[in-house]
Amino acid sequence: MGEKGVYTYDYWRPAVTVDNVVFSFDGTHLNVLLIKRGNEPFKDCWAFPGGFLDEDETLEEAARRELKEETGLTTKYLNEVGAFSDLDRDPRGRTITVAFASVVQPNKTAAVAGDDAKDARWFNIHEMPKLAFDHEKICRMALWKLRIAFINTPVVFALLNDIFTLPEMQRLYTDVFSREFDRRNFQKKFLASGILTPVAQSDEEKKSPHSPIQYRFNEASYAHLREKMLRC
Amino acid sequence: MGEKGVYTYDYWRPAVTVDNVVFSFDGTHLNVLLIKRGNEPFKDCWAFPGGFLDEDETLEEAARRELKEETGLTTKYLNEVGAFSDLDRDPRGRTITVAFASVVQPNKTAAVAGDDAKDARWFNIHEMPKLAFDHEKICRMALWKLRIAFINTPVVFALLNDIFTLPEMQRLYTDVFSREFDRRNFQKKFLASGILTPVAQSDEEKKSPHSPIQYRFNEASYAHLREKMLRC
DNA sequence: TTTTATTGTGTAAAACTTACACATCGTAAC
DNA sequence: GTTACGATGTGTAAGTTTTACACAATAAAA
Repeated sequence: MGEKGVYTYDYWRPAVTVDNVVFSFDGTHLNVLLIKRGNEPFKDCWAFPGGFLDEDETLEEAARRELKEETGLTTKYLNEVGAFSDLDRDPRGRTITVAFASVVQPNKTAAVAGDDAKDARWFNIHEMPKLAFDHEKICRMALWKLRIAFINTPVVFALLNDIFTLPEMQRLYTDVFSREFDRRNFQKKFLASGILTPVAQSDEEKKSPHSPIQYRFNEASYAHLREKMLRC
Repeated sequence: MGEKGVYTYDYWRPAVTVDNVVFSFDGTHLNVLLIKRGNEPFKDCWAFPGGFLDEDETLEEAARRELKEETGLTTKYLNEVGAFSDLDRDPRGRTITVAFASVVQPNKTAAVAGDDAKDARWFNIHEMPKLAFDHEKICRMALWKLRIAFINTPVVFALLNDIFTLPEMQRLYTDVFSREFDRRNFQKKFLASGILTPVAQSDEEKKSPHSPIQYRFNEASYAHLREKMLRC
């Protein structure tokens, strides 16, 4: 594999790659993982981790493999963002890419740093450097789809730690939607939905009645709520 | 082009195709355009019109070209459904496809019949024959995305004629969402939104005060409404 | 010690959604 | 010709959801 001119076809074929837009939340801001490219084209530019599709894997499998190889991360949430095929998106030649968005929990983002020689960093979604290829276009689309997912799925809980507070959750929403939410209405809405279960805290843990209450995502309640929605 | 072994690459590449899921509305039901395949694999099976990506076009351009070539149709609405890459989806070898959904107005569906030798037919979305490749999977995803589009965009008016009645529109909604809507609430909702403009009808045209009123989509009002939504 | 920021909680109005009834007219059945 | 049915237009009341907004308690900062 990889020798010159091994693969011959009757008709033209594009090269096909996958790219990963990995989101995480540091307690304050929504971040995206970028790697500094070690090779041309766009050497030393920041880009999404990704690579070429192999013969024995689906696009989604390729995305997971590349993510693991380049960052050491695994994820439960992986969703297609779209296919990108502008003629000049890759100076090496005609390449189309299928982008995937994934999310990792805050306490699982550590692996990235100690991985390999490549420079990898988390960037605030609103303070991104210039990106390689058409990755800025991909980034916009990925954020757009993340918002849709926030509205229609419980993806928010895949971005939070298993145990979290409502103020944390609200900060995440604020960064994802780039707008403020009324704190009281935000809390009321989620508490009324019943999908949050308070975590029992010992008396020492709860320093005061006004320190944030810790919650856990109640999957069963969410499934129940979802059922009710579909029936209607 | 097309000679044996003309295209040689250092690395493996998949074949890349595009497929079109074309929706239209006949006044009663939501239909999808299928063509009967003339060649193997899946000879004589029904499938979505589509074909291979060419070197000088984006995926979207390829979708429009194939649609025109195979059915004579053009469309304003073309949206990506997704990329499909199961290993065994094409018995000829590894092929990935990017599916697009498009819609055409009722009075523009005639072109299909008189086009070329290939058999092409509109099928009710809920009475589809067995499809070639993984096109059933694509079909499900396309309908799902059409529903999302109905909720978030004015795509419904691209499926209706320029002039339409509310009962017509409601039948379309019923077929798209596979559920009944309360006629009174349905009408109230759209009339209150202000995006429908009644079409002036001469006295002869309006046979009675209880024949359906004809409307036209008010793009300006819709744009205005959309602005208001975004601001909030 | 005082100030500021953060958190928890509750209430009233507005907007939207849902459920439901009746009158008119054309068409088909009788 | 008459009657029954189905399709259309319109309106009202209840329920639900969303929005707007105020105050008390505590920890951290000044």
